Amino acid sequence: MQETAATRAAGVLACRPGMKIITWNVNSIRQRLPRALALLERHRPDILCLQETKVTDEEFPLMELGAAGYHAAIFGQKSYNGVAILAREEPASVTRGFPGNPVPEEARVIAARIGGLALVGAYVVNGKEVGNPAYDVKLEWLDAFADWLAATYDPAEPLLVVGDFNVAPDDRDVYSAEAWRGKNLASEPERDRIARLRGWGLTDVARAHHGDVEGPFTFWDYRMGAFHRGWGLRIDLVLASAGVAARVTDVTVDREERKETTGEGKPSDHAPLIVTIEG
DNA sequence: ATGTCACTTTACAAGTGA
Repeated sequence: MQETAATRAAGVLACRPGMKIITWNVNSIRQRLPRALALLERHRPDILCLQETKVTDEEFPLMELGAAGYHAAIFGQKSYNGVAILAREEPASVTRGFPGNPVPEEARVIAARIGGLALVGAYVVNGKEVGNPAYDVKLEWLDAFADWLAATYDPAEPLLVVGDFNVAPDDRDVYSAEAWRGKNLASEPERDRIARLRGWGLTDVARAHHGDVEGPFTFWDYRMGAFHRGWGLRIDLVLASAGVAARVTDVTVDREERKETTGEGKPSDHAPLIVTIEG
């Protein structure tokens, strides 16, 4: 098919048929490498975006992931944060970080172009709790991130912004609206920042695909048996421009990955979010 | 709300971040 302004705007050339994209907060790629390799084998995604890799670029397991058939664009730091894009096709035009970031020393954003798609992988500042200085940094970070997206991308083109947003967009995205009302991860100022991204032209594809239901959750705290008790949150998101969102055929959470019994070693506290897009 | 996990360090326990 010949690419034209019209087809590009419609997102028609966003990706190949059956393109599968996964976003997953791994909580240490060193601890999670066997599970990450098994995940790639299980789903054979075209793209896997990782957050909280927690390693410097020198320590990132490029060899093992390369042997599994994946190119990697990485942006890491010692001990904390760290993001990566793994892809069967080599990522192009890779950028790391973004201008205006109030905490530029923290490795939280990596972007690339893959298969006609603009892809941004993000690990949003956690914020600790409302009233903590870290919470104000979180809001500043989300504002700067949205400013950068608007200055860099056009929601009329095929665009995916994915990752751990550390925000549950509305009350359906927490296991208890009452318990979470006004709390960090669910407070209105954070939700307003996510709403701004939607207003700019991005669709929250898990919400769009699942409709007016609770979840699907992607995170369960390690403590208090939260997973077993169903105490989950939906804080990992895939946000897509309209042309891409219209071609989403499937959105699932790999809850098996959150179980102790799945695969080798311990689970991350996040489960992978899997989005399939038709060509 | 905090019963865990992963990180670090003049390490073998305790603080930090989530």
